[in-house]
Amino acid sequence: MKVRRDIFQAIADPTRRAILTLLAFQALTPNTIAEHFDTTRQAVSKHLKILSECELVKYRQQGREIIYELEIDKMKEIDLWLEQFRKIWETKFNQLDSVLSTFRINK
Amino acid sequence: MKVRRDIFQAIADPTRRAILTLLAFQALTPNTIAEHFDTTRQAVSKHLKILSECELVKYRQQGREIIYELEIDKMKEIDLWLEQFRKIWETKFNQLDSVLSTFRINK
DNA sequence: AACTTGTGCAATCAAATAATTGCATGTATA
DNA sequence: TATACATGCAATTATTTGATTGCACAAGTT
Repeated sequence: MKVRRDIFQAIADPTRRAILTLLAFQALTPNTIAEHFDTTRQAVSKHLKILSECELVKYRQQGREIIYELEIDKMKEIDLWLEQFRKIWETKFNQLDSVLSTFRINK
Repeated sequence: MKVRRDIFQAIADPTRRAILTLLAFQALTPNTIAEHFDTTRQAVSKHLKILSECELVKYRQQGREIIYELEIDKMKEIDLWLEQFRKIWETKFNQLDSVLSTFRINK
């Protein structure tokens, strides 16, 4: 839990990915989140810390509770990284597509 | 380098992400890949092993060289995971869109 | 056959990670 | 004000990770 603080590093952990999925449905408190996992509240708290350091989640105090919610914009950065590969698979798909249509023509 | 062998874990490492980007342009041998990094050939070799265990790359022997190439299909799994969040940010965008058009109507 | 080249694998080590336990703090409620 | 609840932070520990060094081996070259 030191210097990395990188989105890709953040989503590498399956628990953190599950937390993000949970928060995609609704904003929740650390305690409620922890109930969904077979681990201690403190462990979840650490995951939340990492996620908020990466700005994948944000939180607001509400009385004595803290509500965590997804910060969807940061997710787009992963999408952005994928873009370079998406180009390739779309090209491949188009190539396959033209092969298929040629096939049809020859039939 | 044990049991995990998970795509998200694989792309967590910056060197591995860079290798994937390199391979997006062309298939390369381990030695050529290593030249691009400030690290030993063996370290790169380990990264390649992890990447191929995850099926993010594949390789073929060519004489005494081994050619590694991107296995683009596996990348789509990351895209698939992002799907659940993409839905959200597209909704938000649409909401913004309707706010903007209302604004225009009222002007 | 001897040598060079390209590569993987094993052992080792430092650093990072994830989880636990215990403690501290702030906010409500009796 | 005393108590209970929600949460974060620190210290500790086991596991995992990433890198290095050295060795083995197979495929070409001389």
